[in-house]
Amino acid sequence: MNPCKFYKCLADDTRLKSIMLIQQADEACVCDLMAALELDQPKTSRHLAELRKCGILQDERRGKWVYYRLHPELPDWAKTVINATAQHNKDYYQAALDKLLSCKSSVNNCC
Amino acid sequence: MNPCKFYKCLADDTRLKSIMLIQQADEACVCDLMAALELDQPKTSRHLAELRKCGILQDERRGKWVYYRLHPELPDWAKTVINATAQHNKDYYQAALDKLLSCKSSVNNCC
DNA sequence: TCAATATATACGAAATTACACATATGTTAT
DNA sequence: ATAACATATGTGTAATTTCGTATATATTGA
Repeated sequence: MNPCKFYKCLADDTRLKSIMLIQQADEACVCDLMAALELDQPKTSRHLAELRKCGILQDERRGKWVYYRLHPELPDWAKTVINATAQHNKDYYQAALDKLLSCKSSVNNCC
Repeated sequence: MNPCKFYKCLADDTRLKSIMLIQQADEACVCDLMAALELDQPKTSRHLAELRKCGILQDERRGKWVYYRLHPELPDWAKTVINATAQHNKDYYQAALDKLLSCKSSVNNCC
């Protein structure tokens, strides 16, 4: 994991917030993130694909849905960076996280 | 310090390596960094100015030279991020750091 | 098989960022 | 005041990134 490439991945609001939400929620599907971040589908999917291709996220299809989580083989320093960012910048993503969690806990399972 | 803006600053080889070198060497002047990174003067200066303007670096003129160091009021999480990156990615900047340190310890004071 | 839903990607346009080159500013010593 | 050196910045151009729209792929259930 080249550090400059890693930071290029974090250097975008959509991607950084997606990472923050996934780190806090453990996992999220594309439609959850679309709703939480109020983004259209291609934009959400494209940014998640970029994070997957560079090794930050791992995807797993379950039925119609694709769930993303932090890649388990992410180097420790990168996990440390993501953790520190999430712990000390809640203002940056709290509103979106609230939406995400209420969506996940609602009666209708997903989306 | 908005985390996305912070990561935009780190998302460039010149800037990220400059930060790594300054973190390791405590401080460095523009000409030290030019030599260590083998960059031309305007490019080096412009990237350092960007890091100064966003609050990551602090500059201090001493005679003809301008020395840069990590900004003392950088939030702790940002310092943690920079530390973790530097500690676990020595390959990324070690060659440049060797040049920087040999330059700083040479008889001719600077540049 | 077909319709509905979720996700991914192709492609050209728009926006942003990085760069090279020239020049300006600030400092020191003569 | 002038020359020499270190650093900063203005400007147009090139490269990169992001985006919107349309379309493709994958899964499920009727």
